[in-house]
Amino acid sequence: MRDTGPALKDCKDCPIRHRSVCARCEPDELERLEQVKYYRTFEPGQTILWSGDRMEFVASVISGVATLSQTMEDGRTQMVGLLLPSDFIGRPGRETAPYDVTAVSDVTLCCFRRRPFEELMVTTPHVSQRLLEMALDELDAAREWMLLLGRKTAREKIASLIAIIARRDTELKAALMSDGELAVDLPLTREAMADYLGLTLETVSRQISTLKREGIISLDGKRRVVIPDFERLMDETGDDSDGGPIA
Amino acid sequence: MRDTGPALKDCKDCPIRHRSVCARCEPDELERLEQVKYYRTFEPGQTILWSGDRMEFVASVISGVATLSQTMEDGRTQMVGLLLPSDFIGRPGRETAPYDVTAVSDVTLCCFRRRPFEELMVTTPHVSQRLLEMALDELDAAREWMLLLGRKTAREKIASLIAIIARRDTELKAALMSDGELAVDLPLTREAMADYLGLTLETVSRQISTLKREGIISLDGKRRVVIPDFERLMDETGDDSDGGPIA
DNA sequence: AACCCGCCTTGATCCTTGTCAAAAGGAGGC
DNA sequence: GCCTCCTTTTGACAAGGATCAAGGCGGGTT
Repeated sequence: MRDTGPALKDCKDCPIRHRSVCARCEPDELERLEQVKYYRTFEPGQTILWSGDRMEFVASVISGVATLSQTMEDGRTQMVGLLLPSDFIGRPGRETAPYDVTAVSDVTLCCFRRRPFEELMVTTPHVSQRLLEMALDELDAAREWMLLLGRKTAREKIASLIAIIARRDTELKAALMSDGELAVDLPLTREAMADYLGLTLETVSRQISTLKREGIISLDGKRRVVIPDFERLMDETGDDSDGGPIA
Repeated sequence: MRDTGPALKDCKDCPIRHRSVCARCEPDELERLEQVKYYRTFEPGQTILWSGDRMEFVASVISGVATLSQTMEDGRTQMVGLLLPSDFIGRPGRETAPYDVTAVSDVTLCCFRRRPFEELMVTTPHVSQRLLEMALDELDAAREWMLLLGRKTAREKIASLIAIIARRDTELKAALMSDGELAVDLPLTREAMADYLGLTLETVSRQISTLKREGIISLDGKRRVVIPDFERLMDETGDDSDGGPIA
């Protein structure tokens, strides 16, 4: 077990306080949550939950990136969720995990023991309200993802993934570089990207190379992508041009 | 406008009373809902909502089948939701529809004017509780669907679709025929199946023909599928064998 | 520095599925 | 009954992505 890093005891100082399940909580509700919470950390590659495991807790991602994925008997795997800070893990009322949850980077979770959390939900309407919002947002994201998986070309898939991460990134920290250039860290390996996109890792690699060759992106190391012209990248995603600005 | 069919005025007689958003409602909550509800019917092929439309109502599907779908600029379309009786349309707090909603068969909706429904949600916890459950169920379904879209072969996709519909069908009415044979009505055209599965309609047709040729299914007309051995169909879906029984 | 291991890139080839085209089956209207 | 329109089936061919197979790069260790 690692150090949990900077002291994270107090919900008031929590970096995801205003975006997580507890975002709508009143001070007294927060206090009750605080009594059943504890922190856990995971290293890159470590499995947080195996599909079928009994779930002892639900949790919020505080920092790092984790994935939700499904694996078929013959080993084909599909990522079905990408968990970033403030995202929620687990479903109240569910005994066993339906998917594998894996840490991609160093991950810190704010865990709540499941039983107390469930009981608490009945009396703290602001938690279930926020959970409903988050579930509906995730459902929208899942439906976008379905369009990507079912109908987009490999090239469009890659462009979409980079755009999605760029957008999620800029929502928090401004990742803007000088003169409107945008730099994004891909938190995923080529293989994880392939699992996200329903492709093979070779195809991912080839498409990234092609986009690079055409000057739509450039690479700074293997994982850092520089986007000179975001509009131009968007043109390659297959999405409507009015798909919302980056900032 | 058509006749709404048999009198559906009273929530107590509603065929989806125990599965829809209002499933958990107490008599007094039901009464308040009843005051803002009205019925609407749609014919096969008719559009219930266009993506981008202002949404005046949210609704429960009472009877019939509708689809949620997304279309790209060049016409590629992906179905992202299949709405059966008791399913909910709309999202509280959302102004405009994010997807096209289309009636596949004759559809009857129980609509609630959006504003009153939203206000009502604050005071009727059993509605938002149920909505959360339903959203989380849909999210699970969406994630299964993502595995299908991203990783399954055309053959597995077809077998999965038939299995899904068979399972959903048998949940309500027993569609069992003599000696354990199972007969299912596919409520979708080949094109709609293709949009569901991320395939072309030609591939759908070919795979159905192949499954028929191999005796895994047989057709009774174009739309009715007879499944002599459900286990054998399941073997073709690529899912774990312990994926739950049909009944 | 040399080595190793994991991750990534690139090439050659194959195969599944998409595309284009034509014709067959079915339902409804005249 | 026959015609028309729509859905479905089937065929021939093309192409996008998968598969199989080498190598290359980079970071960490000894």
